[in-house]
Amino acid sequence: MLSPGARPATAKDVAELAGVARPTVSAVLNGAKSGTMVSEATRARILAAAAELRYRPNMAARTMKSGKSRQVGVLVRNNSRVAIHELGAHPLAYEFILGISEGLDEAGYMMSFVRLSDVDPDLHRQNSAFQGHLLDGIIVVSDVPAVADSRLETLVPHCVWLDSTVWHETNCIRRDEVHAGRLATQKLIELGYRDLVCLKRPSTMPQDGMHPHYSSHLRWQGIREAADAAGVSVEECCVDAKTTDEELAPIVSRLRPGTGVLAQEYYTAYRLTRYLLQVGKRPGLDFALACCEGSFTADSMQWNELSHVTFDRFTLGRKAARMMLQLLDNSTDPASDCGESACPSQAIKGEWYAGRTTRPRPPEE
Amino acid sequence: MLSPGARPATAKDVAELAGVARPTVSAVLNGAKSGTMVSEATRARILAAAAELRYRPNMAARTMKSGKSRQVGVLVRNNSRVAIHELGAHPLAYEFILGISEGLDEAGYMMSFVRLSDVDPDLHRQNSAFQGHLLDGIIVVSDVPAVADSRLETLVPHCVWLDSTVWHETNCIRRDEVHAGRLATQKLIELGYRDLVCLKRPSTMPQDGMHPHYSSHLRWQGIREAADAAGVSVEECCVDAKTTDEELAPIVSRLRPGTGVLAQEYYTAYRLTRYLLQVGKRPGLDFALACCEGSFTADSMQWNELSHVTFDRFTLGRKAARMMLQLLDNSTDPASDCGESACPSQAIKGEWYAGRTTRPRPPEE
DNA sequence: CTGAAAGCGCTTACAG
DNA sequence: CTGAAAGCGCTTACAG
Repeated sequence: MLSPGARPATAKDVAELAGVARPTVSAVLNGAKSGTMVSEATRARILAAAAELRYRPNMAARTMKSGKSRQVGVLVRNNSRVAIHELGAHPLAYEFILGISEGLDEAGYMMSFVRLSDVDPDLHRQNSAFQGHLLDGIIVVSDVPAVADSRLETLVPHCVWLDSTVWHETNCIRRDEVHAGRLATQKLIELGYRDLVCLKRPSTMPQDGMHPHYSSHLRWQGIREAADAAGVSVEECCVDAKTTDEELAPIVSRLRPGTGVLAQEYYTAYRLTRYLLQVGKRPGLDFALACCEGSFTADSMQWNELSHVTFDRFTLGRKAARMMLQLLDNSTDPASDCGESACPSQAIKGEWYAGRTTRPRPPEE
Repeated sequence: MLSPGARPATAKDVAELAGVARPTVSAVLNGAKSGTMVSEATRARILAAAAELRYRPNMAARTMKSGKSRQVGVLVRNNSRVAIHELGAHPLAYEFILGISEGLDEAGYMMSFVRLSDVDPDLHRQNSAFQGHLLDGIIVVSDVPAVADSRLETLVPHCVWLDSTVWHETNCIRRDEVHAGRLATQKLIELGYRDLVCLKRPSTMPQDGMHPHYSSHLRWQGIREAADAAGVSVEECCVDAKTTDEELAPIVSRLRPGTGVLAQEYYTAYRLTRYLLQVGKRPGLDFALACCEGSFTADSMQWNELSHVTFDRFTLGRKAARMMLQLLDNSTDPASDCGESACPSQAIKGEWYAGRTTRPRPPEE
């Protein structure tokens, strides 16, 4: 609670205490270069008054005047809890969000969290964020229902897509998934593995009006490219979160010390490992295991033994924030004001993290 | 981009199109009960005009008028990446946040994300959210540097603490950690385990001006209570994320089928399990393993075999949101307006999730 | 039932 | 160098 009866101080209060007019306060507090227009003495008096009254300018008023809220939204799928689990979009999104937050923070922007319901993707009705002209821009994280994409641009001045199936020439940032698949495969091959097994999700079918997720397809493409280039074939197995122990048994029993397993998704590697715990088979010793993805959370906290291609989602989030900031700058710039602001899209390459699940292939016995 | 040259429609535009005065538009659009004051015909004309112009009221103006932004902040520690890993506060916070978001959404509130730097916990300077009088309230998630606690209440009208070391009579929500420790221990004892090992963090020391985390202490208290009540002793072992395989080896080799292991923290159980993978020892078969915590993310996505006490952070987040909404309602209510609004604090009990790592104790051989 | 007026706090020209 | 005025878009009394 604020101290009783304490109405927050306004610019008017500051002006009166300092014995000047309101606009002078504005001039001083809004970074007018010192030395111009306002005398040093007045300047000092105003600063002192503002400090004494703990003056904080009212953002709402400022927003109304300028038409800019200095607030950017982050749009994530409405995490009805079922969807979270099934799509695995969950803790990973947070990595992006933290990066975005940091990027925006540095420029003095606030970040609002906007959820989009799968059930009723009517942005207009659903969310006060869109109703209020309150967002200078929005960053779409991962996938939202396809319906939303088209509408978004009519509701908010600027959009950036991060890690989304939406892929335009401009304003998009995503991981380079083909490269990820290729990289993981090359590493296994370099280590001497020529018996490759790829664990992929069962063919992704569009759900709930979502685009099918692109990553699986692209990773597989990269895997194929690398394998073909080395003249190695890859066996495909379907594994996802719902795969039962019984279904895993034949796959696991087929693994030998010369086998290199490529898990396309992180949770696939997890699913496999949980089963390994039951049967006492050791990744890295009894076979090699490489994964095409992995967030830094998982790396450090949970499973830093797993060899994988790592994408720094935090950094990706920061890049998205910087892209948004640039769009906002451009549109302020009177030169290019005619709604034409855009940044070229970026595909970010992952890096190889050599854990303990990929040792050089042991010699044949 | 909005359609070229399209300035968003204002209430004035709507009034002109409908042929009425501005205030009439306000009256109709702000839920004045139909039938009163404004004729049905006028009413219909205004609604039609608003729809045609895609009118969305300007939140900034509304905020300025009312002094209420209908925006609530969520304060999380500034996740400098090192801190994330070490404290493990990371993906779990997101669960809370999602719950908070849902709770606020239902009442038409927006949620802003506010990060607090460990390095410079000067809320005032640091964050535009605090500068702008833009937040009707703030929900502090988990722990923030102690310095911040005291200042917070001078910067924002209402605070709620969620899962924090801050614990007042009012406006706090946290897990009942004593109960969690007791519950996990009771379950192991019920299953016949009387050789108990507790894996706890090395004695928590305050870092970076943080309060020492309360959960470890309280869980241990609950464990002791349950063990004492059953006349069983508990051996303590220190394990955290940094514990090496060499340090784990003696602990693990001591485990027998009659041993019940209590992991106080989730990542402790993980750390242990990663080592088990290397040596082929199976939790649930070669010994019993129970954990005092576990979020639903982890449960469903990653390791649903682990027996543990589960706290639904999503629901806790919703409760925090509801508490905040109630504070806001109270302070609108003219009757109790004098800054006195408060809700009684709540300690939420977790539930037992019986996974596959706690089977009935096998008979002695 | 409807309209003219004042004001929320700020900033941006424009006069002195 | 400083002050009086107008206006951002909305709402809330208060007259008609």
